[in-house]
Amino acid sequence: MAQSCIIKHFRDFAELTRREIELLRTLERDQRSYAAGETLRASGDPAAVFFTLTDGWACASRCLADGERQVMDVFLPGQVMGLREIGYDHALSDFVAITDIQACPFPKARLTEVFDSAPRLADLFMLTLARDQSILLERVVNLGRRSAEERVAHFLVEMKTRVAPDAPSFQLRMKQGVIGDALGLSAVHVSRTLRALSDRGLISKTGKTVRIDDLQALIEFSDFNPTYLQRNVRWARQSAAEGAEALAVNR
Amino acid sequence: MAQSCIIKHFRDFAELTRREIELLRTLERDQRSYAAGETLRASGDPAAVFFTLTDGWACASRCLADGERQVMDVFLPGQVMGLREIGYDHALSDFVAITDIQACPFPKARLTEVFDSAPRLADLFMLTLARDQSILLERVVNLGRRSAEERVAHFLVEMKTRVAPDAPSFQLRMKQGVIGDALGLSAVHVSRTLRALSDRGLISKTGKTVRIDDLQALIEFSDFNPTYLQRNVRWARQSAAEGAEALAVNR
DNA sequence: CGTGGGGTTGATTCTTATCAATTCGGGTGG
DNA sequence: CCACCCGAATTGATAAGAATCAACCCCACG
Repeated sequence: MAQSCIIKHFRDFAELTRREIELLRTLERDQRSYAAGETLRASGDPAAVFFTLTDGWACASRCLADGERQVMDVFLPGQVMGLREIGYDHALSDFVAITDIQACPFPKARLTEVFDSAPRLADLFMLTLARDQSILLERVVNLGRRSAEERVAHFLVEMKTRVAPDAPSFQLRMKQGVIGDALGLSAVHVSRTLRALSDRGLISKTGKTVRIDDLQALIEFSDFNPTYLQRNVRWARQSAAEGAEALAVNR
Repeated sequence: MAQSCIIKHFRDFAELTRREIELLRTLERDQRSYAAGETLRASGDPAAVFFTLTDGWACASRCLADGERQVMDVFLPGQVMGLREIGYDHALSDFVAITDIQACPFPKARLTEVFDSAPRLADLFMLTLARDQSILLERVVNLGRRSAEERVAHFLVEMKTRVAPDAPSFQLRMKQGVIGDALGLSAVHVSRTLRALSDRGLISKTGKTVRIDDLQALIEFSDFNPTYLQRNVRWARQSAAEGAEALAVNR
């Protein structure tokens, strides 16, 4: 099941033909384990491979000269890590395992092969790139113009939506220091802010599981716009392919 | 000359064949003028078109409930605005003219046609998307983990690199309020910070033209990594096309 | 039982926002 | 050519928000 991760993720964008599924599978052949905290690839390293994340949480981050760290992305299973470096020879960010993870490195060249055999998959990768960018965009707004409390609230709603869209609570599998690095806050202040949110009755927290007590209020408070995470994002060009390759597979 | 804008931009990524150039030209047919401050398209509007910017500066921004504004991108001539919304029906951000501009709206469908007639252009668009994402990434680091002075310094180096890579000074064609909105600072503090930088002897400023007095120091101070803006970013797949379509055009 | 890492809490400091007043500069009309 | 006007930039004073420093708690683990 871990093997089908990326496929499940891509189905958010379009139905896949049997052939496309086969091709995507080839990206997940070489599965490896990394321990929490381990760096898969550091910024500046040759960027010759991408990674498919099949289990656990990871992130993209950058360390600054003064030792500060900024987390740019939190990756969940099914996401491809490194796509944005497709045009660069060297990595622009570190990839670090947040929890223990399983990830599958695959060479850039393999992606090229895949694109050549199934051009529509190139479109789908483009869509994921666009979606990742939209998430990043939201992060920019978050960092630039929201208070600590709004930031944390927004982050919680985003994570809840991505991890457990239909459940009232979810596991936030990361240390508060990492949350701080993602939100541009100190670990201490993240702690305070979480408490403030729970004092307001918006969330409650036991260990790593966070319960959203009042989702609507949290959404309004953090000015969260659900659009940018919407699933089944689509694009005209898929229709062309749908006609041709008969074998559309349903979920 | 304004007509060749997007083409000049794409040549950063690869040589173009005559046919590809023709196709790109079709994206710049419908040129229009917008006055400084005008909104080309507001967030939430149907995202049925992209825009090619042929003259002047524009930006992507979002207004928050409390009236604050965050600028996510500054667009220069040659850039395509809206690519990241390719998978969405509605715009995620406002497009606003910073100066008086010339821009060419073109329907999403046209892009699809272009991709169908010249698949390699799809790859190039993917590359620009990846590059835009890298710029955005840098913005995240900027907002999350740098002081006001570092942010402004970083912004100045980025703009100088994009606008006038080889000259010592350049025109910063935007109000300080807009700079603040891009950097998550108040307009007042931008003013103070610019003064601080010039007190340090790193820059000097007369009207809208900024002179970088000590580029190296500014780069170090702001922890600027030139890689992410590198030109001639390339990707394996272009080589395939180079062989086939004989007519590569040189600059 | 100790040990150590993460989380919490309090006190203080620093950075940046906000508010308010003043200056600057470019464009307009007399 | 000058007086005026307006928006933008600057400067100062004050306040709010978050970082930092330091102590302590909690709990999982040996």
